[in-house]
Amino acid sequence: MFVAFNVGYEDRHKNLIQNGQIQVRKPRTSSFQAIKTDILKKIKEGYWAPGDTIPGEESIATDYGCSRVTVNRALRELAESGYVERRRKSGTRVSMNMQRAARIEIPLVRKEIEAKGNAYSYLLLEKSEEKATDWVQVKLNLQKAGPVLHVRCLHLSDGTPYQYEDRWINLDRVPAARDETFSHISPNEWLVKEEPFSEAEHTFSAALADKETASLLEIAENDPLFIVERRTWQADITITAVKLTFPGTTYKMISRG
Amino acid sequence: MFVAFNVGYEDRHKNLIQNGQIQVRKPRTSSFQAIKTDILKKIKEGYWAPGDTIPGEESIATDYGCSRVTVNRALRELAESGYVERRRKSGTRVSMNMQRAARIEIPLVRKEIEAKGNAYSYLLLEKSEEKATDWVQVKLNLQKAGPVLHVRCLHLSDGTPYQYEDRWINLDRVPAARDETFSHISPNEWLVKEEPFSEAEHTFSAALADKETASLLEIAENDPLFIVERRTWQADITITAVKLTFPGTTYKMISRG
DNA sequence: ATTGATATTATGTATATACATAATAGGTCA
DNA sequence: TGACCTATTATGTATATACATAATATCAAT
Repeated sequence: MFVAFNVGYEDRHKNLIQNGQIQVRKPRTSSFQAIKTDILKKIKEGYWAPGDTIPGEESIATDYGCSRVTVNRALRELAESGYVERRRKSGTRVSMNMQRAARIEIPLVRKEIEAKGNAYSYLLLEKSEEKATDWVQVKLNLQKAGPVLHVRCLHLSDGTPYQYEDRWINLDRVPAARDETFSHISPNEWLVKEEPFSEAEHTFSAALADKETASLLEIAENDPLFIVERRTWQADITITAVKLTFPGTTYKMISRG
Repeated sequence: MFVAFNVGYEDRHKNLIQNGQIQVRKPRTSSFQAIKTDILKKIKEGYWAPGDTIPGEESIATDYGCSRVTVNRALRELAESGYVERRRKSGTRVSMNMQRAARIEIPLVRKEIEAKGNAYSYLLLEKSEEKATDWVQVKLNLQKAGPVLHVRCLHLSDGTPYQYEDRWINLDRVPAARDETFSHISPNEWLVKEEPFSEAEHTFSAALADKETASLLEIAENDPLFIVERRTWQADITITAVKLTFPGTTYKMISRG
């Protein structure tokens, strides 16, 4: 059997023949990646300082012996990550204000507890349909006082209270919630299945436990609480608003990068 | 003067002649964007449910009358945002676990306060060079007990304590910190200028104010506190570790999206 | 000098083409 | 049956080319 091949002109993407053997090129990290990390390294080492304009795409392309499109992708992705800012005609410059940003993953409580190897259990405290009060109406950003579902429940880790969930659901938007008992699935988990691709706004804060919350979480009155509030909507219509309360000395949210 | 133009063959990117007038094509949202939003819409509306495999690039390209490369970019970006997962040979499928993720921007305290229209002021409480104790050594992830700088200071908004900053700096890594008095610039701000492109890990938690912290922040003992801890490094060498303490009833971190 | 038209420039996007690579499917042989 | 090889396939990347667009620079007319 014969093998067809090309020799005699430079092509970085073709196999090479050396000493009569076919030498397959090692899989390189693709050039746009290489360029990206090179440039990022130069920025991090201070070779280009914040505010500096870095060379144009054409010029970098010549340096690396690649096409402008490849450099474009490298720089575009660096811009998306916030390291550089790009403007037509003026060029690419290193960001002045590298904003500190933390990406926090907020898992399902159940998974969070199970990930620690603990047993998850769930307790429904209240489920009642109400007409939205002014306060709830504002919370849910409703135009008029429509029907809402108020659900309160407790998530336990190895039998110890871990999170108290206090939620309002917009029944005009999610009428199916009426028929769900929430006795075996938490409203959080149910809604994640029902409306998987909604937008959300999170607020993090600290507070003191009042008498009721303290007894629910089995902590002392005035113990610290870590609170996450979330409003969830889709296509500008609010679906649900929830307040997740953790015993503060226990709970920590960690983000890396 | 004459105008040269091409007519008679289809080219979406060229101007068209109609009724003797030159009709300039409206600037369209570029196709990869259009495709991206179209697909995202279908996902959000549930046309494709989580777990579903969506059509291949080739097929979508045919539908839109564009090239596969364009579709590739649209899908690649959707994958980066976490909406879909892609695997060679098997194709592209809608994500099963749309993880809730919050991106929190952590501004400089000064800018945060000034953004509210309040007056920012700064008070240095302590600056001392120490040999790292075991505890600090662990905090800073140091191999051996090198020299560290301990800086404590207070950030005020309109004269009211807003944030208490308690920081250790690795002097082996940032020796210049020795010569900075930190009497007019906070260590936070100074380090942002010195080491703009470092990596960081954040921890958020709640706690109760002890006597000392309470008096510094001018709140009552056992009032709630919101605490952000940050470790910062570059090229695997820790630069600094800091604990930022806010009066908990006041401070909220909001993230949207 | 100010205004307005025009040229220039760097980035932004689209496409055809070619090759690379990971994962699967199918087939052969022991 | 299982180990191994090969073909197939969908995505991944690189390039030359062409056109689009935003922002700046330049220059002429008033």
